[in-house]
Amino acid sequence: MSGAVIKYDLCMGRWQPNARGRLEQAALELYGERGFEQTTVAEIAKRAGLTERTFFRHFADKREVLFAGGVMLEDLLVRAIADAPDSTTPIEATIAALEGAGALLQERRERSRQRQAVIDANAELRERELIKLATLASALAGALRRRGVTDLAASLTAEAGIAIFKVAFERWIKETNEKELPQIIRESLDELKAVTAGK
Amino acid sequence: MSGAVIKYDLCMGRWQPNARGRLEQAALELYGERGFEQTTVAEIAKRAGLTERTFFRHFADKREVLFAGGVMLEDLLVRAIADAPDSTTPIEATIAALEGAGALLQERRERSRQRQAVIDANAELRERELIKLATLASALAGALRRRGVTDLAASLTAEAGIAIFKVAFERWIKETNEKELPQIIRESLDELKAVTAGK
DNA sequence: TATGCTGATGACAGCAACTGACATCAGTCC
DNA sequence: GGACTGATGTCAGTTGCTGTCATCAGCATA
Repeated sequence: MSGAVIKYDLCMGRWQPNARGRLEQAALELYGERGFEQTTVAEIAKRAGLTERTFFRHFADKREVLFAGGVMLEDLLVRAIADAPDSTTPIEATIAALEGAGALLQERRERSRQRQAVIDANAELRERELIKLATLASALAGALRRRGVTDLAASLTAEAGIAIFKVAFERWIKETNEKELPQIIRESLDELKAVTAGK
Repeated sequence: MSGAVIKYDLCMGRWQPNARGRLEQAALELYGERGFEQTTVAEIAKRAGLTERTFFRHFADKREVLFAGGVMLEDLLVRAIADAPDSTTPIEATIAALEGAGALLQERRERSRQRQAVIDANAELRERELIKLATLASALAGALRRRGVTDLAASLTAEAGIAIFKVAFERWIKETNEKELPQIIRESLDELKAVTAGK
């Protein structure tokens, strides 16, 4: 489990490659082993064979190391919405994009569980997760506006989409059966439709 | 305003009353004057005539001083949902509760604007605001479940309600005309209904 | 080959957020 | 009057985070 401190290897350049990835790995391990607050940045850096100062060159703060990967997801969603056929309704384009992202996550179910367990165990990490989701909602709304959707409708559709994703993701993580994330997302949309229709 | 440090007054007990309120006031002023990050806790405490250590006895961290009042709002909303007639649908009970809260905020429009300007100017404060809203959503979902609403429907209704509130509040803060918050909330619900219906 | 630039890292000092431990002392209860 | 309580002060310490300067492999270019 890579508790070992990595040292220079004279054969390959001045430094070990992928410093950023090593920091991410070390942080996820340590946060999982002893908790977020009980882990110091110095310890993460040491396990990655680097110094504390270098950690903060790669990540803005101690939390960000768990969320830096989210940029890819945002790109994916925005592109999916942009590429949807013109005839697609805003809510349908949004949900289709989320189903696509859900399919990706479906392939890394165990890692998602591990990461989410770390996040759920700490209030500061939950805060960071929420702002990432809010940023995502903003990006989705922007993508919708670029399709000609009005401001209000774009914001509400994006927020509703994120709400659906949150609820669906939580159920997916919690459930023991093997229902797949994209399917849960679709079911959640149907439920939201029923609920807003006044039921 | 009130840059003066408050001193003991031999006529009235050992300490000035309402230490907590003085800290809240001093913090809002300083955050507004020079920004959240540029304000130290020691400065807030000094303006309130107290010490840094005492600040942390009243508030868990430097941000919480802006959000401690939110507990009242949560109580109000939960009670409103609990007290709604049995025949009221979940979404209607939720929106009615939010309209009630909106009416309260309507009376302090300027203070709301001031507070929101401080929050919007800082990412850490936005994080804290989001987790407060998420907590509120949880509380709403709980209140709905106690009315016999199923888990999934309760979560989605609560999340949708909060999404509506976020969007409506933002428009209310931003707009120069005098449209009232409860009305904007109602309009936003109608828009969400249109959007989820597939439009 | 020499020279200089760049980019990732280390080393170190320092600030400010937050915590734990103990002291102080007005008011209150018995 | 003596014990107790509760809000506050004081002080030392940990840790997240930043600024600054030094180091040095690799690369380009003369």
